[in-house]
Parts: sequence; structure tokens; C-alpha cells
Amino acid sequence: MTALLHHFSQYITLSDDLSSEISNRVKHQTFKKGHLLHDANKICTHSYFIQQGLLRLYFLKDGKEVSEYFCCEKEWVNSPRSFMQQKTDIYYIDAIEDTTVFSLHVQDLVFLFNHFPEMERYARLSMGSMVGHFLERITSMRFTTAREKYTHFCETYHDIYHRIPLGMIASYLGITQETLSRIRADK
Amino acid sequence: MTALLHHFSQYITLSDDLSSEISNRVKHQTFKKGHLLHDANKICTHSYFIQQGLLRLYFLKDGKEVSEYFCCEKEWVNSPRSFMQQKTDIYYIDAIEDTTVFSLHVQDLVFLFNHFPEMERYARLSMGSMVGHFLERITSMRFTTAREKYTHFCETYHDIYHRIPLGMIASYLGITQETLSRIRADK
DNA sequence: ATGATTTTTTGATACAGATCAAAAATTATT
DNA sequence: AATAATTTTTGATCTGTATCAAAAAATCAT
Repeated sequence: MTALLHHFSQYITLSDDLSSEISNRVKHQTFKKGHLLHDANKICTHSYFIQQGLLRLYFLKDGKEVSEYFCCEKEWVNSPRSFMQQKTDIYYIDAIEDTTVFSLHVQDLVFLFNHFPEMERYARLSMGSMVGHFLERITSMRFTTAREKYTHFCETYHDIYHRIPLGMIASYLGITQETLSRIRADK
Repeated sequence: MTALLHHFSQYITLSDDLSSEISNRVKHQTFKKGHLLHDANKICTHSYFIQQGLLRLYFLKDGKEVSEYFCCEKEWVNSPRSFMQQKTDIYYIDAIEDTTVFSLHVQDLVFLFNHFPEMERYARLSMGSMVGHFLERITSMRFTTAREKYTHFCETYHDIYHRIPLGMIASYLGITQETLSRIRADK
């Protein structure tokens, strides 16, 4: 719980009232490696704050899994458009490792937004950094070789890239497993 | 002005007070085609809401311009990370057409955030749709041919793609001008 | 532990799109 | 309107990465 409240406090000052409302609404859960936390055919009703572990957002293209991104400790995960707009979307979420999370139901989040304006600010600020990450990613995807993409990936995900299977990284980068394997091989 | 207030009202209910505070703080400006609205060497202090025209966010890679995205009527433009975090970033903003905007200074926006919680909500919601767009773009950039990228671009930017020079579209898509020219040529 | 899956590596070949070069067309400037 | 500058098109060639195939290695399940 400490980790979660500390996360909020990096963006806003947490009143005791808000702290306890968050604590009371959040649920501690553990998922085993390989577990499907969210299915593309459903509407995403929960957001997960990772305490320990590694989760993945992915979708299917031509029957094959394409990893959209990876989330580790101290980050929120959900199916963004599905969670925000309460409609279905293409993304699945699964666990790359055994993972423990604090999960928050969308209705509880709506309650927090409606009663604590600072939560709106928190969401604005944290979404801002999300936008920043996406921008950097889009930039690094164009006019770069497969090797440059991989190098950039390892820099950006320095502390987790070795925890993710090669095939998942390849699809994240938009290259084939074979190519990534060859890149890793030489030098 | 109507267009701007109407834009806000799609996300939040505008009180008369907030409406007039926005109106008083916004400045109407016109820029000629080719004008540089923001320079990468400076900190972005203004956000521009386009009334009429077309603006572009771009950066330089190996001395060549790479278009990051295009913004047209009823959209806000700024250098995202520079504006949000008040630091320098790689992006320039210029005008593809003669363009009229309502410009808002970052300090005025901060004022609005501090005095009107609903503005925080507006920002959260509009950033949410931004995230959605970026996600779709990242998805459509991987494992797609140059032709598929262009087709997707024309669908997404249906009403403006014919107003943007070929070379700018090519760099936006991460393909060369020559390739895009050939794609347009056949069929 | 042992066999079965799954993942990663290695090899051979093919092709989409890059690069280099230059002509044609369009747009801007005097 | 004429000239200059820029943008787009066309052509020829080259290359990085995909694809197809199969072996090797790692991981999982009984």
C-alpha cells in the first residue's frame, strides 16, 4: 500500500481523507505467470498498480500476439481506451511473471474523481508523462534500423528488458524474432 | 471564440465565470504559411487552438525535417513535453497554411487549473483521447507495408491529407518521398 | 529426471523499400 | 511573364529485414 500512496504523492499532496479512501477501495491481488488479467472481448473495469512483477499489454494480428507495451513495478496498467471509455478494445493483458497488484475498480476511480479534485490533477499529470513516452516511442520507431530500435529499447527499459522473452520484445519493436536473435548474437 | 468555448463544452460544463476567464486570457493571432510558431531551442510557453488552418509539429533528424504530426481546426497544438514540463525539447512547430489561432500562455493555463477544478478534468479527458490516438498510431506503424501505412493515414486524416505536401506525409509515416510517390502513382 | 513443448538460434533465399541520380512538374520570386 | 527554387516523379541499383525451414536450446509437465 505504501508504494501506491507514495506514487500518488509524487504528483499531488495526499490528504489523510483521500489516502484512506484510496486504501479502502483498492484490492490486493496476486496473479500467476501466464494469467490473463484482461480479455479483449470484455470491457476493462479495473486498473492495476503493480507492486511486484511484470505485466504485458498485447493484441492479436493475423493470429499472432503483438506486444504493445510492458509494465513493471510502480506503474498502472489497464486497457487504456477500454478503461477510459468503457467500451471494448483490441488489447489483452497478461502476466509475464508472477505479479502482485493493487487493483482499483473504475467506479471507485470515478468516485475519487468526483470527490477529490486533486485526483483529476493526478490523472492529468500522469497522463502527461504517458504522452511523453508515446511520443518518444513513435520518434524512435521511424527511420531507425532494427538494431537501433533494440538499443533504444534496452536503454528505455534498462531494468526490465532482460525479464522479457525475446519474441515479445521483437513484436513490441515491430521486427521478427529471427532478426532480433541475430542482432543479439553479433556483438 | 465560439469554437474554442464549444470545444471545452464537449468535455465539461462551462460556467459563465470560467468562460469569461478563458476568453479574457486567450489571444487571437494569425500566422502566415511557413511561419515558425515554436523553436526547439526555446521553452514552449504557449498552446495554440486552431481556428482556421494547419500546423505541423516536426523535428530534425540528420538535418532533415521529420513530421511528428499535423493539427487542424478545433485542435490544440504545442510542443507537448516542452509545454507541460517547461523544458526544451526537440520539436518545432510551423504553419503549413496561413493559420489563425487562439493562443493561451502557460501561466494563464496554470491559473485556470488552480481556480477551476473542471479544467483539470478537461485536461485529463482530452489527454485521454490523445493517448488513444497515439496508441492507434503505434499499432498501425508495426508490421504494416508502406501502402498500408498510407491508406491508414488517409482514413485517419481524411479531411486534411490532401492539404499536406507529400514529403511531409512521407516523413510522418517513416517512409521516403520516393516510395510514397510510387504508392500514389499506381492505382 | 525424462520426454514434450516452447523458445531461440542458424541458414538460405526473396523482396519491399532505401538510396542515388536526374528529369519533370509545381510553386515562389523578381 | 520569366526565372529561380522547391517539390514530385521516374529509373536503376542495392540492402536490411522478412520469410521459410529446420536444428538447438531452454522450459515445462508428468
